[in-house]
Amino acid sequence: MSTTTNEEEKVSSESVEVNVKGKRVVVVMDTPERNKNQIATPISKFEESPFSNFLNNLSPIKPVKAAHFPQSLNTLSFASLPSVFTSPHVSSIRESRFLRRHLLSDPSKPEFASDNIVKVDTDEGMLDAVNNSNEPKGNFGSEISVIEASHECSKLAVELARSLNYECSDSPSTLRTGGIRGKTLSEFAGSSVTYVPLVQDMSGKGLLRCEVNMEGTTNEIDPNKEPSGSDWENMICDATDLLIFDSPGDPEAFTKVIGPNFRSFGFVSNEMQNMQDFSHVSTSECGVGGSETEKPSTQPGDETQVKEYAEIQNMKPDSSLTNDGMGVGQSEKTDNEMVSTLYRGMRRRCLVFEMVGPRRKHLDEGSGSSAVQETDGNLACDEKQLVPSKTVNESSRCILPGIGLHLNALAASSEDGKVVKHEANNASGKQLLITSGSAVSLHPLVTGQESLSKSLAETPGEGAIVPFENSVPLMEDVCQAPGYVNSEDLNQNSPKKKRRRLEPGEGESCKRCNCKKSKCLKLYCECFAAGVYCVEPCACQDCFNKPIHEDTVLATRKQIESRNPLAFAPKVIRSSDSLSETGDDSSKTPASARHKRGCNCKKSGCLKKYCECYQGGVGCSINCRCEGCKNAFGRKDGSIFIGTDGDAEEEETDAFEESIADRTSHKNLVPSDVEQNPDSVPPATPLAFRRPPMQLPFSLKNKPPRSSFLSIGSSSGIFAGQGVGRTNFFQHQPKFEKPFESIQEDEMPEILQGGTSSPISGIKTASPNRKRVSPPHAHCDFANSPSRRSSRKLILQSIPSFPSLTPNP
DNA sequence: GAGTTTGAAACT
DNA sequence: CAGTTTCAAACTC
Repeated sequence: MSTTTNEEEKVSSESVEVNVKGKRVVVVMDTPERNKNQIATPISKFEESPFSNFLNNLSPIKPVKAAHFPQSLNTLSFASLPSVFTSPHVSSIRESRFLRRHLLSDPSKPEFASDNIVKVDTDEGMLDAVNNSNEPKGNFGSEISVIEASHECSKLAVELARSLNYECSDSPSTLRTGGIRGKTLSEFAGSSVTYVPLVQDMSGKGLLRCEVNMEGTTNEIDPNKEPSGSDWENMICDATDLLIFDSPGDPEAFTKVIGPNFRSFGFVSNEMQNMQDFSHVSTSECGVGGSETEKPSTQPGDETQVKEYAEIQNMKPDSSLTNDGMGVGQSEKTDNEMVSTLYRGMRRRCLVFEMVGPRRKHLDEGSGSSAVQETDGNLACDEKQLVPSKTVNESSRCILPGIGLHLNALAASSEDGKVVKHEANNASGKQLLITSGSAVSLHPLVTGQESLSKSLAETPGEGAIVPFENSVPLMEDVCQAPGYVNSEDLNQNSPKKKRRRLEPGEGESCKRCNCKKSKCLKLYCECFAAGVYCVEPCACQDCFNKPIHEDTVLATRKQIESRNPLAFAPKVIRSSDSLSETGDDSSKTPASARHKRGCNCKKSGCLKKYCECYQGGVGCSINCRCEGCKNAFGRKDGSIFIGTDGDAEEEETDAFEESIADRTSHKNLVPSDVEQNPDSVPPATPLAFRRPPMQLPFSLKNKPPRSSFLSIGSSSGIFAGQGVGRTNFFQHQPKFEKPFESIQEDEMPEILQGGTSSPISGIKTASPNRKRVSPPHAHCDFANSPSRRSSRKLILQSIPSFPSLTPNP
């Protein structure tokens, strides 16, 4: 508690008084001390800025609103700040953006004030797109989808706002916040809260960040009011899916709470998870009652968290950066009280989340039982899924903010245009989780969700794929899903040990390393290689692979990437495309999965995990230099061992392969099938890409024949289809993990390949999977082979994002 | 849990 | 690019 008081004080110190229309408005800065400095500048600017003048001049604006305005701006700035801070790269940019935004917003304010309750901006570009319905300016790299996404986002935002309003009014969280913050709170009340829902563009084009700013009057929200836990929770559950909070006021707290999650999430997906987590948290807190304590906790030093948060934002979409600016403008726009109310409600949630978040961690770590309770509360929400917050958190932790995604996860699932990038950790579920988390994506996001759902589906099966709604469920699923993120959590909970990366059934959500000399900054480190931060379960020594050393990690990564652009790419590449989509079963199945570089086994006969191919659940390929290859998933020579069901298929495949000349296909047939399945799933839903791996085990079981894949079409379908199919195959496989990883990796690789354009990817794929990967021109391929390529294309697009993600100049 | 084996990653 | 060393996972006892 003492901590809380401290925060308040700090905050108060930061508050700025602004005269608006003769009314004095106090802007409180919740940002942590760290942020203060940075923030200070912007604020002062605001005061002096034309914007403030504008506000003063605005006749139409109600006093309350006006007051809010400033705050909203500030808050916005704050919200963004963290991100800015965190990622040095972006930070500078962001500030400018904010400034821009403000400026821009000013003129537009009137509009905002007018009717639009909620505006959603993915980016500035997005805004333009929305307003003008023109092409987005955004850098996303996403193309068309951006606009759509924006629309969707807006819709979602609206819906959320509605729902939120409904609940928010009642939500106690608001009150609490106020109570907690004291001065700040009161101010807060007046201030508008900005929600920034992050949305991934499922299309894979890019991640869109939608910010919804709602100015709410403090009045509307009664701090004292306590929402019924159930309602609020529900709200959260629903809303959370869509929205991410940036608590302008409490960036820190937010970051703290979210921070961990974000980290893990890395990108959009992360958001998804966060959302879930939040929901859980919020609910729990609601039940608990006081989130306040948490805030304080956040104060102290969450620098790392803040950083992470910032990174995350940055990472998300590079676009996100741009978005930040957007956010500000948006805040200006919205006036609805309703919205504001909702918004506030959101905020509270955040706070709550924050509280929860930390707790959770602690809990996870073993701290309190209370944590458990909280989680329970979350469950209560039920909504769905709220996946066990715990899992999420942990998973999140594991994941590196940005990096992880890159490397491993990227997998983009594209399907439809909805592409979702996943990070796929190579192996670990952590990344996967992240991706899943992205699910949040509101609509379009769905794709991501779908993918998640797919992956998750394994577990639940689910229809999860369902777009929106699913998203939530998906999230849950994900959490639950052993393989995925959850796995991490699970792992954490049940200490999986480092070695266990992925246990067959488990899905190693989290990797745990045992590095002693590498400082976890080399590819020797599974965590590092997977793009995730080391977590407690790790037994590493002198570990630098932690958020605290983010800079170091990033720098190291860069170095490694400079040497080998694909170093962090999934080692196993699947031709997810093929799988996914369409139908080319042949293509899918066969070659889909292979190890990029191939193995070099000499003694293990490619029958042990020493063999990366085997470990990845894929057959050896031409690329392999192994001796005495006996890889059960597929021999170098092309012969395949299918353990179980697939024998016939295998033979066929072999023949097929031979006939084709593509060895890759051979292998694919066997093990690949398993993997492919996952892919196949994805095809239907973007998730498939990501999840596939996770699902693989499951999928493996099902292992639909190639043709089946085609038929499967939708992710959901996949599962269903898979279920029947050949499950055995997987069983044979020693470890599911492999398959998962492989799958994920595959995805990543694709992305990398395409995106990075790295020759390597092309090469790798090409060699093993020549067919699939056509060379250098992924795009061309698309054109050529429509169905498959389409998916790829998306992936490729996504790829570019990677670079952006990393902080490189 | 300690020690050995193995092969990737890193280094030269 | 090849050879060697380092490293940590996988494996064995």
